[in-house]
Amino acid sequence: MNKPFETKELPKTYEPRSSEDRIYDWWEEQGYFKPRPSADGSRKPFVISMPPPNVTGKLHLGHAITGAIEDLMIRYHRMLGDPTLWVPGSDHAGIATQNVVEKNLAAEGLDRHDLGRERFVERVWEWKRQYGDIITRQQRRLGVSCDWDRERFTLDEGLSRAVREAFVRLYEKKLIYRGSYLVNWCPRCGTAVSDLEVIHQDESTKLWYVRYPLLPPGASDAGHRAAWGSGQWAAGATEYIQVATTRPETILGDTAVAVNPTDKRYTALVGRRVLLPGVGRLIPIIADEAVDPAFGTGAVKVTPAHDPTDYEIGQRHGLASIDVMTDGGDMNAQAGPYAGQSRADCRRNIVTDLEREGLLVKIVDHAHSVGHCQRCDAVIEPRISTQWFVKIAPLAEPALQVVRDGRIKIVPERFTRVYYNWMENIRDWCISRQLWWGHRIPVWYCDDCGAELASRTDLTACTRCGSARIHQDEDVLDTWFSSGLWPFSTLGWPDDTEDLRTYYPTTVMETGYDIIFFWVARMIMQGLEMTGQCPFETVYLHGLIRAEDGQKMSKSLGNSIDPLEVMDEYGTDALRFTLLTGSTPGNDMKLAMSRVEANRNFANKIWNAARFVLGNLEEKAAPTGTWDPGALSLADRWIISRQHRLTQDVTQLIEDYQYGEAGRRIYEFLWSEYCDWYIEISKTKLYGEDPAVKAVTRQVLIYALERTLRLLHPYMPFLTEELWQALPHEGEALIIAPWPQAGALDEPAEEQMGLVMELIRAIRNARAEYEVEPGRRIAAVIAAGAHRGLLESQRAELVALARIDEAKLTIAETLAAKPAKALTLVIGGVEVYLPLAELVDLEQEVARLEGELAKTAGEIARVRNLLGNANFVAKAPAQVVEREREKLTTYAEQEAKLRARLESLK
RNA sequence: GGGCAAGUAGCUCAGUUGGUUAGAGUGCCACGUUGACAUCGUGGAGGUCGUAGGUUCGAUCCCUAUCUUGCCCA
Repeated sequence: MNKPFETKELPKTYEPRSSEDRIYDWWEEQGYFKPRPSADGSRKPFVISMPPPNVTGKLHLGHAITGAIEDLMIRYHRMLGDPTLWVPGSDHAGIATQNVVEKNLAAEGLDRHDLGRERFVERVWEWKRQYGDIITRQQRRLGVSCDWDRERFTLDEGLSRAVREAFVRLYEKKLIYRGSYLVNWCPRCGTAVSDLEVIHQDESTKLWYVRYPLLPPGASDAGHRAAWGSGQWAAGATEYIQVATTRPETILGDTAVAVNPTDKRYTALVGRRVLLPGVGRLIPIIADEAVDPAFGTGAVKVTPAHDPTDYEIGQRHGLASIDVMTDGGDMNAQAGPYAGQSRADCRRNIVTDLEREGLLVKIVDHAHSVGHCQRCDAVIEPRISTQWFVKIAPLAEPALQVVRDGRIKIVPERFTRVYYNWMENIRDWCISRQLWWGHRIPVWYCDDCGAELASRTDLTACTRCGSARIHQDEDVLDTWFSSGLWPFSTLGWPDDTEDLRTYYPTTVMETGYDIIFFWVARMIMQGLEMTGQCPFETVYLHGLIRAEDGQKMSKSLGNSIDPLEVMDEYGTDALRFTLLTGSTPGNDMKLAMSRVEANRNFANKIWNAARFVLGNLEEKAAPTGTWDPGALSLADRWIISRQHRLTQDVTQLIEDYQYGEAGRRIYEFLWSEYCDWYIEISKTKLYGEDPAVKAVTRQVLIYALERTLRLLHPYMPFLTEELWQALPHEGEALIIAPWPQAGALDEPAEEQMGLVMELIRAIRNARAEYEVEPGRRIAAVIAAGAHRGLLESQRAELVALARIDEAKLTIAETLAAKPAKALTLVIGGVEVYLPLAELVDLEQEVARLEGELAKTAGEIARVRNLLGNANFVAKAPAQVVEREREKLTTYAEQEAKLRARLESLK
């Protein structure tokens, strides 16, 4: 394929839409996204596994910032010459995807049970085939330079094999077990979820104070009682124990009342039995340290089947666990009179009945934390259930170790402690889900001998007794179980593939800090366990993008920004640059559209700078990038040195993960230094007559621009490639051009140019202040002192940029006679007189100069004070003291000149 | 209850070993069709760097306390 870059003149403004797709397709077809071995084979590969977006997904700003940062890293390393691999893919997202398809079914009046498991799963695959690549297509718009030929999906055959391998290995090491424990149950999704998938929200609810009748001492049973709800159920009771609860419906599952052993109020009651309202069960009063005497009445009901703390109390005291609910969150047969009611109805009804029976003491307002399902927001019910778990402690320990000893580095560093804190308090991981979409648990049960068999391959007969009457576990695995294998499963593990040998371990794991536990921690644990190696060297965590008002973006709030629309309006590069420069690592960012617009303007500015350069090139002679150093002007030397300094700084900043700061430096350089100063100065030469000067100016223009485009490429890949192709260049594509090496700095040139710029700014300022018509060329008389030679060499620049009348520009070392009716500017040791006779009001000028003098005197006082402080001189670094001394000299000189001028005017 | 982050110009944010007169974008004001760009140029106004202490020759930066906001964990 030929290069899709046309040689015709560039349009007046940058049009992202006409470049982006064309360039992206070309890059991809040329194979630039694939890893290239370094020339001498010595460079270590740079590898990133892209966080796989959900197949249900549409591109949002989270993907955009992920793509932008990772693409920056990848492009930078590609230009450094590292073999660079970025592996993309997507995630089957168990619950989320199943929910979407179920919703579709519901629209047809069906649920998944109507179809049956096989047909339902086929239906999800169908849906996946139809919509599953929307997001990866959208990701291309971002310009992500990943290797699409290595794209993976977590349910691919290979990755499914990886999941089975991982499961069976853990099972065989007894690190995966099945059992009946208290789990987080989502009644809406009909599945258990892990601790991480529960979102706790503080809610204001009620605290119900209820009294349970005590069985008289010595009584052996509850005796005959009136029906529950008759108002006579508690008749005859004389003693009670009062408890407080936030969930009255769980009373039905109580198997004890507990008090703190140190609580004197209840000491006498411990060991007695109470009659449980509603179901009439006799339950003991027990003492347990977990009870907070200060909460409620100091006595708590214990429901081991529906509360984590109660579960533990139950374990300690051998209490029964009575589950009173169904999978759908309704009350089951254990709930006695409330069987069949919903949780909410039951709560209402039991409260009414308690009141009727005289057992409801009071209701008070109460704020407490309620768990909600991450996926569907339903209230999570803690519930006893038989599930599969990963025994996590043996995996967490090595995962802590590799971060502690620096084998994995987390950026920004503060997240290291967050990681430790979580890992140190980690609990076993519930990995089974009562879903149909996902990796089915590779365990078979024999109906004859009762064997439980974990297997890498599908079983058709029991490996113990040979019976064909076996069935596979119905559940699927937590999606994050497969995501945890991502860095190596995508490279072919468990097979010993070429890719795995070459590109594993990967280099950087870049993702949002919100999934540090869900994903990053689990990749580290599983990576170490399965491969014996850290899956990556560095974890880089970026912040979350928020709406402009600081709120989380969400569809329901209607404040989400669609990155595709932003790219349509402002261009991909503008969005990327905004995301990359808008915040500091790990911090959240509010996306301000004004900044996207500003960066669109930046793109256009560069576009036009390049148009200027192109328009001034000779038709044939492509600049060689070399010149006779003696032929360089001050401005040439200055911009070259500034470019080299920029290269040095940007490279260092990128190495330090300071992408935002690096990007801002490039912005500053291009706009303020290259465009505002160097291009403007170059015009004085390009429009002149000296062919040698013109030639060298072109060389420098192109040199500085081309090298800076290379620095900018990881930030704004499309614009830079388009311009680079249009400019004279070596090589076939910017995307694979070498990263610039910083050349020599020229500090004298930077200092001298600094003075010239300061002079020009001062003159412009004076012109504006005195409302000199912008077009008018004015006279200037300069007493330059030691800088005479320098300023004499910069006549043309001064004339052009300060709009001075060349014929009326005098530059001398000292002036015998100073202009009378003139503005006086004193910049360090240089005096500038602007004889604007008709504009200068003597009194006003004296006042202005006195103001200047006062400012200067203030500075002098400050510096003198500083230098007069023996402590400062003794303790501050010599360089700092020296700088202050120089300042004093300059200010003193300035003060003297201002005084002299004032004297002469009075 | 424990922890983290943020609080800097009207707004959105930089400011990484403590050392120029604390910066940018945007918004605002004035002027401007100079042969790359009005998606532009020139100039300007605008901040006691949340508050109170402390360390230091010197603090936006380090320490302590405190207030406000957001987030994470329990």
